[in-house]
Amino acid sequence: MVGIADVARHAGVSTATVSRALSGAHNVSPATRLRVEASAAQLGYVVSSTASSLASGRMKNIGVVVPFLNRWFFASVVEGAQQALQRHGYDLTLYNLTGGLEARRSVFEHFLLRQRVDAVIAVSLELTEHEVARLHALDKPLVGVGGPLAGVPTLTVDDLAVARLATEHLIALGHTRIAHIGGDKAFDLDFNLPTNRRFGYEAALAAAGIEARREDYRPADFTTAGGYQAAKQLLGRPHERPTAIFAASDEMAIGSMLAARDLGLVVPRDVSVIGVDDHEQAAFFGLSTVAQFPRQQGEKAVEVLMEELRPHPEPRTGLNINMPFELIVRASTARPPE
Amino acid sequence: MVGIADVARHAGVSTATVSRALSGAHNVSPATRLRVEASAAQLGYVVSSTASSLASGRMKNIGVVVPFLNRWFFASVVEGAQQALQRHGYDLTLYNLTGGLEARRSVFEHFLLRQRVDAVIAVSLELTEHEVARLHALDKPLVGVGGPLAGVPTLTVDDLAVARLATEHLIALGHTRIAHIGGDKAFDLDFNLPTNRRFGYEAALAAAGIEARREDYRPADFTTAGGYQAAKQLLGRPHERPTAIFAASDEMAIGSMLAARDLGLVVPRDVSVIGVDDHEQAAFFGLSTVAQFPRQQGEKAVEVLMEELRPHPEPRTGLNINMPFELIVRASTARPPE
DNA sequence: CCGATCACTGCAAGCGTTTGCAGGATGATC
DNA sequence: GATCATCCTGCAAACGCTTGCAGTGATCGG
Repeated sequence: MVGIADVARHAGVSTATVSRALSGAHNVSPATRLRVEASAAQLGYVVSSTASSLASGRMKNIGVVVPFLNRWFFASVVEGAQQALQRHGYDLTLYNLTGGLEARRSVFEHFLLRQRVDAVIAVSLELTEHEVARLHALDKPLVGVGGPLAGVPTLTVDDLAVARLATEHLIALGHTRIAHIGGDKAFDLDFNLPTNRRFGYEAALAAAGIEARREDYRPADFTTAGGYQAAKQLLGRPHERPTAIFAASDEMAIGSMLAARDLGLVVPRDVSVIGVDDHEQAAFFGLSTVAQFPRQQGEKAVEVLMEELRPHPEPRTGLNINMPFELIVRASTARPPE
Repeated sequence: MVGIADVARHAGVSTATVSRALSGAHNVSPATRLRVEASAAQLGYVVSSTASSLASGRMKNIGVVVPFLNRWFFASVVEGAQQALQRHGYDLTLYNLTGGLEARRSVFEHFLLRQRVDAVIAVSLELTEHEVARLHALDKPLVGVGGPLAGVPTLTVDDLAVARLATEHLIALGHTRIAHIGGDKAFDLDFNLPTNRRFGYEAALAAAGIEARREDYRPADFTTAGGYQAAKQLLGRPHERPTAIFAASDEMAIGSMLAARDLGLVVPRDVSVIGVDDHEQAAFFGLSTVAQFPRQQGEKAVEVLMEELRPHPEPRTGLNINMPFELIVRASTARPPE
């Protein structure tokens, strides 16, 4: 192993100077810096992060906690965060809560506490007060993505507005009988997201003077299969059939389109469908949707964190940052049948 | 911060003993161990991983490198690995190569070298000799998932056999005109996987005395959309139409099913479709497929690594481990039309 | 021309564990 | 009862960096 001492010797300076030169401190003469950098490069020296961390207290490492990885949304957030971190020279260590309560406990009682991360990004996670406290105790910055977290800076899309936008799009097309496939109550990993989207949907209807019928709402589990089932039920009643469906996720929306087809209905002639996410398959299915941009959310979370990590000049700033979303109209929505 | 010294004082022993007791060394009396553990728990002590790493040279951390995260297969492998690692008390730090060559270089020339990981798992990555050498130089164990890697223990499914199995299934049903949607040549992130699957397909045909027609092969990009396009072409010729399609991935197979429908064909009456992966959507679409088990691959990779990490009694063992796969017959395959 | 200021650089004390070595008990052996 | 192995435990030296502090010339203002 080539250590800092080797570089120091090779460059004819002290290890202190090497350290400073390589970490970009300002109090090193340009000539020395150049010499040191050359030596380091020549010897293939890379600073030992453990030693550096121990001495400095900085880990150059961020913990990212996700409920699971296996879904497009989460994977995209993580991917975005990873790339942003890499640009900043940070590592990303991944904590996954798929393992159940046991795993969750061990993450919060153990893994996150062993001084390995400078900060934590929690994605779509409803943290308990105790968990937040645990992290605050270390005073490691914590930022959330997706859903307000008490006392924690968080990036969210305004789910209410998203749902309203989608619903208004259908209303503007002339639909008056609009069904909604929302989140299952049990599926509460994501905050009150399902609830918020439902509220947005109802708000839009109300604003247009349309009554929200109870039988036009179906909960599902955010999967294609779940959306399919729900849509089958919604569209199965020939006379009482809604002319449009707003699904709280693209996966469910795609399921709905397939259900419609299987019922002999043509989208969008007989029924319009709109989702949320702009899932990678949405374009393929010609699905209208309200896009959110998970990669960007990951990147933005990192930015916020980097700011938070900077030697605090002022106390921390705004606690809640709204992320953009955008209506994308494709082929799955149109005027209702006459 | 509560350090090891606090625990030592509280338990009335030396820090050395605390360290040994907590790390499960065998030379601590049961009574002492209990006392130490109690003190540690009471004080909420968690060992500082940096200090521990610096002193011991063990990081309790594994680097996992993936080409991208955004695909079901990779996300699943990572998820499996993550959970297995967590059980072993290891962290997982994630390196993503989506960022292009620049990112790739920085990962291999910098991130992996700074003594932060004990070992590396490379998923579906074709490493250059130089990259492998770089890692070997640190003599960090390295295991690959998916595709043989020169001189590196690797977990693979036998792609040739997988393809043969799928094709044989179609042949056994009576099909003689079987098309194949394979991997695009440009899409070479995954080893020669596309090529191997094609060979398996051709081998099965040959073994059954069926000639493989060039026009029955179409390359695509492993997406649903790509599969859709390819299938449209394959099925677009009324007379020359194949009665079955073997797609090299479930995404492409699903695209094929949708293409068939749009052409007015009924699956499996008019055309059978089979894929590879057992993607999470496969069951929903009733897609027959050859399953591989990415989560398990991730877990197994960790096991192999843990073995490799154990103080080498013997030189390393077998270099290539074959992972299981399995034919799953659903509704998308049947006898060909009369 | 002198003291003050400034820009660099080196010295050495940590950072919080782990672990080889040695010492003290205790028990086993003859 | 002496000898020796065995089992625990403590001492203190690493581990490889960072950084406060002090020291050295050089530069500058008066």
